[in-house]
Amino acid sequence: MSLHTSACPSGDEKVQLFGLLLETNARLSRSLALVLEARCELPLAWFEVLLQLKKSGDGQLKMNQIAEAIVHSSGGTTRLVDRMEATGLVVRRNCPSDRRATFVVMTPEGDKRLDEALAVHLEYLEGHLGERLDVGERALLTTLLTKLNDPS
Amino acid sequence: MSLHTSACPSGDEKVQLFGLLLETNARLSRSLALVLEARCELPLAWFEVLLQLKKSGDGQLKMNQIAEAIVHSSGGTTRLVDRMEATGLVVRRNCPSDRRATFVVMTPEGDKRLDEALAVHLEYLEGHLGERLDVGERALLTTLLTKLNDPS
DNA sequence: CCATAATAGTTGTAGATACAATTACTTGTC
DNA sequence: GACAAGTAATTGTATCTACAACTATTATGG
Repeated sequence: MSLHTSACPSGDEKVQLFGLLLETNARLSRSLALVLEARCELPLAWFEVLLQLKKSGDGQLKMNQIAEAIVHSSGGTTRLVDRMEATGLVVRRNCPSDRRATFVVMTPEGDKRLDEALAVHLEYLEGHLGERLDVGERALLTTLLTKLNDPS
Repeated sequence: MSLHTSACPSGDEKVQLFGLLLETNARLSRSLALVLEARCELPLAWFEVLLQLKKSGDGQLKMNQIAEAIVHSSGGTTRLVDRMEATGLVVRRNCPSDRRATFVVMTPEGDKRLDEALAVHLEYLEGHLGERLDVGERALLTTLLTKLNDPS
């Protein structure tokens, strides 16, 4: 059996796994995006940015740090932050030590919207992660994904 | 410590896991897309379609089956298949039993291109999956992702 | 049967992202 | 200090995707 499946590349175990990862991610992020958009009028990408800012401790990150964290291109991040700034969720601030760099800072409004969105997100995760995987399985998944994501 | 982190929603274990899934997927699919584009001139989405057709046994699927499998919208799939048909990798065929439906069928050229791409894909996976996770870990990850992806 | 609802696919329109080129600034080296 | 190389961010252009509206066909209910 293992000899037979390895003869057909499209049935290869790694190919299947990769496809599964793609599919899982697409379904989950799509349904979360719908929920978030419907209940908080917040695009998923905006939520990701706000979350990164929150996690950063002092609530500010440079453009390139955001781009890296949410895996967007540099130019894409510029436009994304443009829109968020126009809506008042973040503001740009000059970096005193490096005049090429710009800080993105969360506004009180952004913080408020993040809190609302987090409540919705947690509820969503309870239904979609909590029901399907128990604590041990989630920890295991975290370990495996970390390994997969780690170096380059 | 656990009391403290649970007090901050953005540090919640499930939130972290979800973020990790998003990030892992984005990084992997992005780097694969680059490799596939560079070495096969084949967009990742085209590769996914061809792979689904291959896996389907008789090499043909209806539009809505493709849309479901690769998690695209109906309209998006129409345009995607348009481009692939224009390049000669697939053709549309009428469904005899339901005149609303259309079959998408892989051409010999499409089959050839898929084989080339699969070789590149396997090599990529060897480097990015094989090196980071052993067989047992991959099997485990498959199980967990399947649970996560399963129902709705 | 006819009317209504449901399904498959396509198309119009708008929004978002990537890539490459550009500007501005910083760092390293001679 | 000056020039080359590297880095941070922005902008132009093209492409791709989604959403909603539409056509065509099939299924259902009276």
